[in-house]
Amino acid sequence: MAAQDKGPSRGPGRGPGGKQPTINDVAALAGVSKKTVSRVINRSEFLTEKTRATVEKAIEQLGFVPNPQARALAFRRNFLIALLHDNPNAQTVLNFQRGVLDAIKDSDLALLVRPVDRGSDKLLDDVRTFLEKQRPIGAMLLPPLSENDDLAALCEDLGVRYVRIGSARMDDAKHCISSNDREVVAEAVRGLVALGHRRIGFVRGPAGFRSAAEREEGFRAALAEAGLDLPAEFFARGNYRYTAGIEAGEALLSLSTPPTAVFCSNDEMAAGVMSVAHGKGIKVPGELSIIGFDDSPTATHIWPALSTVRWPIREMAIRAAQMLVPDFLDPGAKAAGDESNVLASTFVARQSVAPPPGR
Amino acid sequence: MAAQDKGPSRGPGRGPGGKQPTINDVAALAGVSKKTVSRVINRSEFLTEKTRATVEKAIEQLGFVPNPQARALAFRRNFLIALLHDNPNAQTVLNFQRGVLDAIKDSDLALLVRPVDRGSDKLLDDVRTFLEKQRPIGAMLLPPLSENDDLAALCEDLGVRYVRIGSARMDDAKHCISSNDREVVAEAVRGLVALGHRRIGFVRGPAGFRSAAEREEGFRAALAEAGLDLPAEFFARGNYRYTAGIEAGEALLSLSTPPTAVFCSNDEMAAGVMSVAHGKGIKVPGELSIIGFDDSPTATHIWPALSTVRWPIREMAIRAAQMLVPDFLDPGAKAAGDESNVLASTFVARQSVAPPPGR
DNA sequence: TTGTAAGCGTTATCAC
DNA sequence: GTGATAACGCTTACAA
Repeated sequence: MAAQDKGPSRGPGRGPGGKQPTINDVAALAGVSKKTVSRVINRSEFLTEKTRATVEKAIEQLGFVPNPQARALAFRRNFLIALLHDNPNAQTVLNFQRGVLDAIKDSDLALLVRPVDRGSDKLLDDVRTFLEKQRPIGAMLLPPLSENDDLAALCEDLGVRYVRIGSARMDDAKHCISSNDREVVAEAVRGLVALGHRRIGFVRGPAGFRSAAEREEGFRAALAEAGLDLPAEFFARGNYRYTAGIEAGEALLSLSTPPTAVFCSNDEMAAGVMSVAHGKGIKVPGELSIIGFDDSPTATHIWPALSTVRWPIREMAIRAAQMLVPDFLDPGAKAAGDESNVLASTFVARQSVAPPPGR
Repeated sequence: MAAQDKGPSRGPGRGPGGKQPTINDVAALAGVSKKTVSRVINRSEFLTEKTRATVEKAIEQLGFVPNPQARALAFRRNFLIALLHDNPNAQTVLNFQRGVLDAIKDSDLALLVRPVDRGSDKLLDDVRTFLEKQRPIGAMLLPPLSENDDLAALCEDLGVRYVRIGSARMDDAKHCISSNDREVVAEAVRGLVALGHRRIGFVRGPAGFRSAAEREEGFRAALAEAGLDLPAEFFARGNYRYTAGIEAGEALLSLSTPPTAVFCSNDEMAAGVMSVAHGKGIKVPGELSIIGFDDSPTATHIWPALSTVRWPIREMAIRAAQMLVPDFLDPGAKAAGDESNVLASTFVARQSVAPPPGR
């Protein structure tokens, strides 16, 4: 077996000595200068079809792949996309990663992940250092990190392109991908009203979160439409955690006239409310309807399966990549560039919603 | 000219012209050669305390940070750690990312994430291309990807250090971090037996997964210890998905004499079994005890909360980083280097386990 | 122990 | 259109 040699020496196109061929090898073989090869690599317009073809043939023949480290040094820019997040929800982050990877898989880009601590007072310094060191082509900001304007300004300042992902538009269109949380929540609540629910509880997200505000506004808008005026006790504050759902559920379901339905600002809290209902022997959905938001794995794993709202995460990730680095992606991908940057979330009906008792 | 600058021109230690200071600036200021500065950066042993101090002062004064791109080119190696995974479980992947980041946060390393498709026949080529291009310092392989010996061989071949994370040792100690799945499962089942359970069902993981095999062996070992001999119908095959749990639950709970407890090889399947129980009006844990594995978010979100097994993911991640790149981490971190590379999983008792009916 | 010269593999400048 | 030549910022020989 020829496999005796050490290191990567197989596969087509290793240059002499078992090393990767360099731009020099290509230039020599094609009988042109390295700059010309460079032009071919970088798709310069000023090239004869003939030379381009010659060079491309040599590249092909040698199996030449430009060295990203050298390019990074010369370009003063790394062929990376940075994903900055504050771990909002594991599934969301991972789905997003997948989407981005799908979008860039045929390019030379790679994905650099950076979890940060939103609360830290060194946040900006951390991110600055990170971006200055890694010099990515662009950065993606996931919610709720994306709501931080200073972070966006920092990217701008450092010359790093960026896209913010969120529940509503919060920047120039070219820097923002958002969903229509408000509208889809209103739609879900309208459904509840149509089923006959009149006493509907709401579990808010944490203060200061754009997503929380948007969802609440959607909820209130639907109530107003229906001419419903609910007591303040029907509005519970949460922090997107399961335990907050437990607390909210305890409060809501201990009321003398409890709600017949509860809209929760995310699935985790909805799971908490559902647990409380089970504990109290309240039938879901017969006696209590519950709706969540996120369509997390939890939504399908709990019983009964939770009706919820699905963010088009992967689509958002793909669009974000297209917006961020169109020139690095396939022409096909680029073509999608002029679509809207507001992507629609959808209501997912499952088993946790039914008409109120007595209807 | 200084006013004209675009981009980062503030902060301490920008060199002349608003640019980042380079090794040359440091050398000039310290009155030494760039090589000496380089030695300081790379912690060479052959240096006078005095020169080192001088250089370090200059570095400090200038706020000099070595350019990673240039280092990568010269070193022929990028200061990155690659995380290769096949999306086993979002929470697991993310927790692992966090652990790695924690371990490397004070170093110059960054984390490159690469989800791959385990089933693809281009897997090896994909990974090879990825590693050849990115040239990371090292790679981490998450299960079940870590079970692929070819992948490990590829890393070896490419001179990329690697660590495999898994349910049992599957390589040299220096390349492997594992948990003790078999033992902890046996322990959990012993607990069931101690409570009085005699008819215990088992939901397997998918064929070909090391984790699935380990867990099953632990289960069988505990049965043997207790002198229990269960019918074949008590063993259901699953694929780690919720729907497989549903199917297994349907099968197990429709038996003429159904089990009084079920051990599921992961939480998702346990959630499926639990849903079936709820649907059939079987009380959990009163009439049926259920145990899962993973301690995923689902385990706490379902009702009743699931007793399960917790992998020490973050610890594994940290250990993996320490094993992979000790020379890049703090001396403190290095010190931990000679500990065991088998980390203990723990059984987490929650509300889904109780004595069987009639005890 | 420290310095000099020659890369590492690419792109930018500016002639031709 | 194309090609010398000098960056890019750092490291590895090899001297001194």
